[in-house]
Amino acid sequence: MVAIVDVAKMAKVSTATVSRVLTNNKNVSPKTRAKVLEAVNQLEYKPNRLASNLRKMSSNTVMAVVPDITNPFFSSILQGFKDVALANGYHVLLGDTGNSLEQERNYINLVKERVVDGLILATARLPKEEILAASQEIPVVLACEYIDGFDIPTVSIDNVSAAREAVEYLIHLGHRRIGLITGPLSVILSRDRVKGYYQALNLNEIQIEGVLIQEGDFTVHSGYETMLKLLALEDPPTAVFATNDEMAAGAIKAIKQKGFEVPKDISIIGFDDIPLCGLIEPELTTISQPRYDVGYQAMQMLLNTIKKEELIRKQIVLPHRLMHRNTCCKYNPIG
Amino acid sequence: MVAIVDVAKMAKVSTATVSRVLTNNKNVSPKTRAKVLEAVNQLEYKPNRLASNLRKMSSNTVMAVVPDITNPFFSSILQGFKDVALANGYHVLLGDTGNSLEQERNYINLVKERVVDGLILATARLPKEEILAASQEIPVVLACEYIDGFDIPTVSIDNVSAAREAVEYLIHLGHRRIGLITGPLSVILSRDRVKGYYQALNLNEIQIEGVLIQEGDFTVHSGYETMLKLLALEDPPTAVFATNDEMAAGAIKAIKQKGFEVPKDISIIGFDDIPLCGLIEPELTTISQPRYDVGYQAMQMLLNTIKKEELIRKQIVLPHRLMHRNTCCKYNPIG
DNA sequence: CTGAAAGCGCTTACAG
DNA sequence: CTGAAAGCGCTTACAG
Repeated sequence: MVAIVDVAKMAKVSTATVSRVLTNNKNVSPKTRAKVLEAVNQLEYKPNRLASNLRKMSSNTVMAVVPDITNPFFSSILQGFKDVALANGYHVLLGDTGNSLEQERNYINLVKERVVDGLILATARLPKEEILAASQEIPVVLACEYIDGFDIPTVSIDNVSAAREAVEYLIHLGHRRIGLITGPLSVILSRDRVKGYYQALNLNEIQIEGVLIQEGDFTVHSGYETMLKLLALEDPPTAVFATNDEMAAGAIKAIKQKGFEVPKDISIIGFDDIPLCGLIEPELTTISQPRYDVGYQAMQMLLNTIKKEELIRKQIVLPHRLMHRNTCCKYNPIG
Repeated sequence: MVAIVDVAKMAKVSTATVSRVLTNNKNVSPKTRAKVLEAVNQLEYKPNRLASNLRKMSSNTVMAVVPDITNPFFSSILQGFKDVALANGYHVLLGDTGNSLEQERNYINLVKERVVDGLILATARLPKEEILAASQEIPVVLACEYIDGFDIPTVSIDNVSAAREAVEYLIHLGHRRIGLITGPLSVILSRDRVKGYYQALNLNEIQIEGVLIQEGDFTVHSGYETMLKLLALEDPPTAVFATNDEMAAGAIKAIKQKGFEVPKDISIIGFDDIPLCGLIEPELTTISQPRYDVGYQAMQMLLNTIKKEELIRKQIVLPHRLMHRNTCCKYNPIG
């Protein structure tokens, strides 16, 4: 292994000077710089990051914690993370928690060992206190999630409004019995979407019925199962809002299997706008959320915080959009 | 920041002893160990990985290079990587190349800076020489891909046989005009699947027709576009083998849009068996490949190589399986 | 079983 | 603009 001393010797300068050239420190004469670069090329010298990391007390690495990278929603966010990190010379460690609290905790604890300079949480199910504690040790940014009452930088959409919009759309189509298939209520973003559902019904003076509200876990299968339950009701809903696209796809499967048609018999609206939406039949009407941008801006914020730059805004809310496709239609009382 | 010297002082031992306790070195008396552990707890000491990395000349990190994590096929492989790495105390750096050769090269060059201890390539489009060069500096394992004529450890399925099987299945259903929608021919695994297609036709004495072979790029859209081309032929195929599921989904979309039915008019078979297969209509018949296992075993191999353990087998071929669903049926000459 | 000491390969205040 | 020197916080041969 060729080290910085070898370069220094060959170029007949000190290691300090070699280091200055390589870190683009301005205080080097063009002549010396050329000599050093020549030696670097000759020896094919690559600085040892392990050493510079220790010296700078920084790993040049951030960790992205997601609940499941197999989920296209999160893999897009990750891509946003990655592009920004790469452009800034940072690496990203993959922190897939597999929806496990324990693993989430393990990842967060890495901050104490200095294996990462910062943390992006696209899942934050641990108690507030633990996350807050981490954020006091190193920069933390939340993506999609947020924590009530704390000042941790956050990038997300307005889940309450987005959900309300989805449900009001169904109401405007004439539906009054509207089912809700929600994600795990342990996740704040699920609770927000339920809130939006409540708001829409209240605004339109529709009675809220507990039996129309089913909790899934964001998987296709849970959408399928909960939809079967809704269909088994004496008076089933004529429209259903599923708080992510996978559950919506599962719901559609259940509806078809029971011999009903979407949207003729039951309208469905999803959430996220993953690529799947355009591939199932009928194509899924949904709320589109700027996944990649959420990741992109969250990483931007994190790197700014790491570089100790003042953040202009600590909370960023990105726009969502209703994507009209083919799973919603007017309520038809004849049915 | 509390460092190892603080612990040493409190426990009234040397830093060497503290280090021995924390690295589970056997040569410490139970009494000393207890004293040290007590101090560690008291001070909430966490070792600084940056320092131990430098000392051990190891980052405890491996890099996983994939062409696109947004692709469910690769995100599953990544999950296999991650589970094994985590279980062995390693971290995994995300290396998404976005299908770019340049980015692939950038990631591979990280080995020279010691930011990672090993490399798993789930995409290897660079010239053999560059990959071989990397593998001479640190452990490299190929997942899915392989490199002809070199002895780099590899985990994959037998793509030639799998493709041959897919096409022979269509032939046994009576099809003789069989289209092929292949992935980029710059990728060895695409070429292997084409080889399997050739073998199946040759074995059954069916003439190979260039016009039935279309090159896509593994995206839904390319499947859609190439299928339109096949449909525009004077004598279109009665069955099509798409070398991944996304392209198959795109092909089905094109077929339906042109007013034909799958499988009545045209049979389709895909490759990979991603979750999408069960969600489109009709459900996609495909070749299932053990994605997670490929990742799992590849990481196992990599870590063994890093630990300098002798590998029993350097090339692992995992089984594939034909998944019967609803997109293939008997050739119907009247149809 | 334990400690004193060297050293991993950088970077950065400090002095000139 | 450049160099000598210290030091980041560990781990590990070496000696006892």
